[in-house]
Amino acid sequence: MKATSDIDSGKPTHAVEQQRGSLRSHVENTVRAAIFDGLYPAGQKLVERELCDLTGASRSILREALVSLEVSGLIERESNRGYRVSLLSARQVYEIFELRASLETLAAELFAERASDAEMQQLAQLLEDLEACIASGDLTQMRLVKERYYELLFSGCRNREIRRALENIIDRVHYLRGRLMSDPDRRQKSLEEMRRLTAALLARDRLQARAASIAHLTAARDTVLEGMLRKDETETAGLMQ
Amino acid sequence: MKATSDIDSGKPTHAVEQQRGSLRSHVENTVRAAIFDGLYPAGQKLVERELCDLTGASRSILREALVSLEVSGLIERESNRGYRVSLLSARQVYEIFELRASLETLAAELFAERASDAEMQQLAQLLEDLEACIASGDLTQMRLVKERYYELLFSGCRNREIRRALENIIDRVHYLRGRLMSDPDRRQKSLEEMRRLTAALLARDRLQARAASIAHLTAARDTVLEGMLRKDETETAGLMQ
DNA sequence: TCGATCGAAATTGTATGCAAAACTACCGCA
DNA sequence: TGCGGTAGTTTTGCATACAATTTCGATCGA
Repeated sequence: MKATSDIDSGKPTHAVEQQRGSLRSHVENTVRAAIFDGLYPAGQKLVERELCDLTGASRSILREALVSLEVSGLIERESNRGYRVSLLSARQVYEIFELRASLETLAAELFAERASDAEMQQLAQLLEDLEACIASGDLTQMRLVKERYYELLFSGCRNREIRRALENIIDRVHYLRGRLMSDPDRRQKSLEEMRRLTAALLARDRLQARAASIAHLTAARDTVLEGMLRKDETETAGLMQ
Repeated sequence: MKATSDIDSGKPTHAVEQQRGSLRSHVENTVRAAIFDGLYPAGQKLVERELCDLTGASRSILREALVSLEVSGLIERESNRGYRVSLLSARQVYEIFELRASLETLAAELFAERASDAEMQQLAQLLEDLEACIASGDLTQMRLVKERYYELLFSGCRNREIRRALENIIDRVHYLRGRLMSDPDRRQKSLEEMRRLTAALLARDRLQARAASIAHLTAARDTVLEGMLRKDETETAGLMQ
């Protein structure tokens, strides 16, 4: 069941495991979680001392963690003015999805060619699990299964660099997903797309897998962008630039 | 001529500009340069105090810079044991090229569709410059022009995230290029491949551009891997794992 | 000679301190 | 009222100091 244990190259996906790189990764995860939970919305200034209180760490450690988050693009730094949560314009979201599509599609193509039969079987199982989650409406579980599905994809494609590269944008992807992907109607369509992707992967059909992956991410992108535009209209001013 | 000025999202490509993010990016660049220059070969332990002397910075700043280099994969950290320059196995190099091919090819495809006529013209000019460099044998200049060529590609594709993602592996790519791409015979072939790529881009032919980009990077990959194997044979032991 | 053990030196991990820059609020003045 | 300047506070940038861990070497015993 623990198919993900060997691809753990660095920071944990979310706030799993308090202690690993000991303090720094803990601090990093805490700050990341705070941003995801909406404690610090996009554009918000991040005061170091405040984050020290939040995480319990001293400023040296905190600042190292912030550097890491900065590289992944979740926060931005301005000279002598500290950090703030990155603002994501619709344009940037579009670009992120374009990149993500390229990387995930590559992973899918490679998975189709390189995954072991056991991994294929696991993939099929995870799709079943996903169907069950959506049928029962357990969103938390669904999210978890989905994450496992992608973990499997990234380990089965036999290229750790892809996952590493995605790691650097995955924060912002998750951020978006958490805030905007609550569309109920979207879930059914998404499931259908993942069925097609899975079928192509199981058949080891690289071209079909490519097509299915692109279709899936294009649809996801459009949903997110649509959500952003709706939100922009709703809100008084455009905090989003 | 300064086509790159607006895509500058973070650390400078190399050791350009001493002062920007003020100290940290300077320290980061100095350490990076030291690694590129072979002062710290692959696998070498990085002692913090030593790097402080090298860069003139204090440990706090240095450590922040190291975090940044760690995220980009150039160095690795082991708990309570500090940093060392990452070892690159042939397998990892293969994976890096696979990823790089995907990203650069995406950039090329998008460039073909989105670049302005002015950018097309600049691209043609840079190819000419490159031909001149190779004809005259000025390798330093050649490298610079090549970098400009890719900068243009990344800005013309209208997707900054691609460049950002590449930034995180580009260090290791440059590292490889510096150490192994000195094959004289390779330069001619490389030029020929870039001619084809440029022609496809100028024609705004996305499919051809894709094909040319993939061909270029596949050839580069094979050259590098070949070089690595030769080196492995030559050297007594395999420092490369 | 080899291995184990112990202790000092070196190195990393973490916390704190100081100086400079940026922000805030208040005041005087046109 | 509105504007500019200025003092004080906050916050960041950078450096140093202390604690914990690892590394290395010497000593001792089999």
